[in-house]
Amino acid sequence: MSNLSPTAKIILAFLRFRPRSGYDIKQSVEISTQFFWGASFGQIYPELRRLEQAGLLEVESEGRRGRKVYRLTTAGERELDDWLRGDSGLFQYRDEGLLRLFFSDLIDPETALENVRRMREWREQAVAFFRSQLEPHAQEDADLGARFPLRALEFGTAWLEAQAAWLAELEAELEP
Amino acid sequence: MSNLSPTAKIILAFLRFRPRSGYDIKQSVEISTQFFWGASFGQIYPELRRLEQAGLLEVESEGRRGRKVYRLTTAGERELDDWLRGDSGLFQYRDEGLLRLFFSDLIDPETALENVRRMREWREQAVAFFRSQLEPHAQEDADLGARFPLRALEFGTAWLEAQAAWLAELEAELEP
DNA sequence: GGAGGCATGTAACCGGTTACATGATTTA
DNA sequence: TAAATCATGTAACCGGTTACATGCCTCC
Repeated sequence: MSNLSPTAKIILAFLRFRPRSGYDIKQSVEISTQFFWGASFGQIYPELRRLEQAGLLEVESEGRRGRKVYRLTTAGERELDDWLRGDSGLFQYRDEGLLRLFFSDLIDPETALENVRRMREWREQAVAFFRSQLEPHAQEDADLGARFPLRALEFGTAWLEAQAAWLAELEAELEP
Repeated sequence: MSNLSPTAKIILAFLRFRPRSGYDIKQSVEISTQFFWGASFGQIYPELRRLEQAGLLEVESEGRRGRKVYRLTTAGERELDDWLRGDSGLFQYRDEGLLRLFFSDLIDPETALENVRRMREWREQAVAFFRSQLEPHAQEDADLGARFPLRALEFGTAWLEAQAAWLAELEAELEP
């Protein structure tokens, strides 16, 4: 039964929409899921070979510059479907700013405030990046009938804004 | 200059409040930072030895059952302070439910809705866990004068609640 | 005396980033 | 023709979890 690696999941899913090369997959990740599900070349290329070996992918065509375009096999589609219908829910969150906040009783109030300010600014910048860089692509998908990428993006902006708002309140509280 | 490993940061910081054994540190992590900064025995014990070797820690006492209680040295305090005043801000977020949401155009609406429902429920359970299991300890810290652990916890509950609320809205939109 | 919690520690493995290596093709 | 971009791939290393091994101490 489907025991796909994290990178395999995103590879199969992106290929389901249309055939892609490893390079294409990396780009797709970067303009969409990077924030909550990344994938580097060091993961993608070996994984593509493994998935091909396992019969879940096949090479559709080999183009110039060594470009290899992969597509799903029937077995690959089945595996993807199993995962999409599954209930595995890996959730990881690591936040160094928050760790510093947690220990801010150990430092002077000004430094603590500075940290909170940086946390808020980082979130505001992320939201701005989402809107300017990611939203156009998500909107394009939506126009083509795939609405969930835009929803996922809205989820991301909504909670980062919620974090930013909370941090702004804390700033006000901490200000001298 | 301070180039502490992720686990070193949390070890030094917890030791700053009071000396602890590796076992103690693990417990402290579990009732407080686990959600955004975990540490397993497999990380803690080797790291304690490395930090001792590097002169940032020293063994305060060896008790029964092989218990070794560590405390910070002056050098350790300095390193901790450097980190607390620094601006490094590692931020990692991985969310398999969100990935499935992103690709939900590939599945039937009922399955997609089921996934959203699970995402919301998971967050509600996490918030309930925070309130019942973590808040008492954070409140205790606050009573002893350390207010930031409670603030960090409130930050966590606030944004998980924001996510849950957003997901509830999406559920309403997706319901047939 | 047995169960359960205390306590340290190691080994195997996994997943990830980064840097490096290589070279083809396009564009200025 | 030089620079930028396309494109694949490997190696080194890091950080993390999990499972395992060991044994003491306390309490019932």
